[in-house]
Amino acid sequence: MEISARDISQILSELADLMEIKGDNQYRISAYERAARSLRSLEEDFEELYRSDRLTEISGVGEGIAATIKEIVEEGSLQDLEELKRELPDGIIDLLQIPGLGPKRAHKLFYELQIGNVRDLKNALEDGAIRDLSGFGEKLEKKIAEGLRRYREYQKYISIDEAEDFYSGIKQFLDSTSVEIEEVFPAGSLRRKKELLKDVDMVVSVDSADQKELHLELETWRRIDEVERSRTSERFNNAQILECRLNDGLQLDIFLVSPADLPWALLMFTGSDLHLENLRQKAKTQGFDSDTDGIFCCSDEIDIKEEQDIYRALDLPYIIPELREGQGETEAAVCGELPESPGLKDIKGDLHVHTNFSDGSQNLEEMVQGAIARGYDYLAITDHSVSLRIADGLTPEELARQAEIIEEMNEKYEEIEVFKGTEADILPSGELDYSREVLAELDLVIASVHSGFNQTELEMTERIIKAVENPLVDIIGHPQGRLLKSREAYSVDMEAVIESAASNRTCLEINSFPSRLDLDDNYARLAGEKGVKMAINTDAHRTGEYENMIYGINVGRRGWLDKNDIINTYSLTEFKDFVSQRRI
DNA sequence: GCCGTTTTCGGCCCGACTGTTTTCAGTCG
Repeated sequence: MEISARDISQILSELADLMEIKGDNQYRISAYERAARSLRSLEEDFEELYRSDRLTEISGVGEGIAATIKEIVEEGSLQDLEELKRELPDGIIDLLQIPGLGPKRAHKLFYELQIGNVRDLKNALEDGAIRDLSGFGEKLEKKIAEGLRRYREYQKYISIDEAEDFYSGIKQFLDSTSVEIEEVFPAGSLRRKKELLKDVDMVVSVDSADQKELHLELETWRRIDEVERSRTSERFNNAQILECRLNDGLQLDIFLVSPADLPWALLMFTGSDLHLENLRQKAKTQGFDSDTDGIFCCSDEIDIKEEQDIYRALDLPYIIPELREGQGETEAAVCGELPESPGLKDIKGDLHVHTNFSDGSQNLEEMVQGAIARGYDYLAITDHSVSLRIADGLTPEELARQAEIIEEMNEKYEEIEVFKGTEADILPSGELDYSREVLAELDLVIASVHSGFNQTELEMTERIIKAVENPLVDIIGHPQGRLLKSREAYSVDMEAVIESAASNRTCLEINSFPSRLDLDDNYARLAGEKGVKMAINTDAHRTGEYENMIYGINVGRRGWLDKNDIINTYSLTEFKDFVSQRRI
């Protein structure tokens, strides 16, 4: 089947958004949104459900939406959506991305001021047209202007997960061409695993005789708008660098290099500039001739077959791409003080997981089975707490009922230990929303901020530190509270929080959700230096999201963390010892 | 439009916050 559950989910979301702006029935709209959410997080095989005519088994999908889905699959389009698109301008959905603007205000902006996209909005703001609209005022105008500014800034970047999806797509395309390609590698900030990227770089090792053909093939790929520029690199025997613009505006640079030049090209194209400069300096002190384009001129006596050999020639241990930011890694390598960076295989359990007791989409047993399938030795079930109504947070009674099921799981599955936990809300006062008695029954307590984001820095810092100091709190969840490309971190003095976490032996989370990555790499590094222990968790709401663990690992690696800084690399016994000791 | 009935209608995640109002609509999480 050409179309996936995800594609259909996107179409339904778009339909719902346009219906909202148009001003359709609110409940009809939420029905489409609900169905879109279900499809996005579908764990069953969509094609199988479709073929066996069991679409209505998907939660939120009734006869009506099942017919809608069939229309999308069979016709490749949707009549209702096409009609809305004729009526409303292309860019209007983008307005909903701007903080302060929802469907009602977008409706008003369009029908009263003919604002149909972000550019129109910018002009209207400059003309001062918005403040005069009924229901709008000066403060709102200011808020929208600020939201617009941030929106435009966010648009310049793509997130690491989007970049990796894109990369695997183009890799698949390259494999499908008739050109004989030796190897394909990510490069640049994608290889260094930065959380946000301005462009995607890659290195393709291909015989120089085939480079022209590959260039032509690439121009046929559906996602490439055009190959804007092609230049050659003298340093690499006239290898080609293709600068492409994609149809969604993303910039893609592809370095076509002959197999013999691969190690050098990979090093150079991975960067960062600062790291390469440090390597150049190091080469100089060893008496190598410097090379304006490369790192140094290597004599023929040194046999360079892979990237590692280059570092060896410089008398350095291999430096992983995640550390190549020119932040002291070369000096640390010289002294043998590089961290023992964690890898996916070091993770022994996930300590932040939701189930359908709160806002997860799978039941507790399915989440346990998913963790077993990943080979984990332990898992903490940490659903939302009572005050988070929107996520259906658990009452103490529900928490007790969940504890019984967890005990059943521990009886049933001997390959894993399941911990009773919670992700409790840190209320604006710094108190948690469960009593001490309730919390004391649990094996693991995560405390997170989910409301009252607008406190001052001082208030927010005191609030979080109060939770850090609470002896029943083991981990502070997503401590900075940012959502990449959509919400800034709340204003909080993270250095003070880290200091407090160190002295109270409270752990901080590295939340692996690609839109969070919170702590970020810089604060993770600081926390590590201060002796704070961290947990790399997925915050999974379904088993598929266990896969996100790698994004948190990336943060840990970029943050110079050592395996031992991360508590969920511990064995089951070590982990249990750690938790019981820190609570003393 | 979905869903679960007190089963073919009536409610739908729900409360806080903000700004524009002058009593509440809209947004957000």
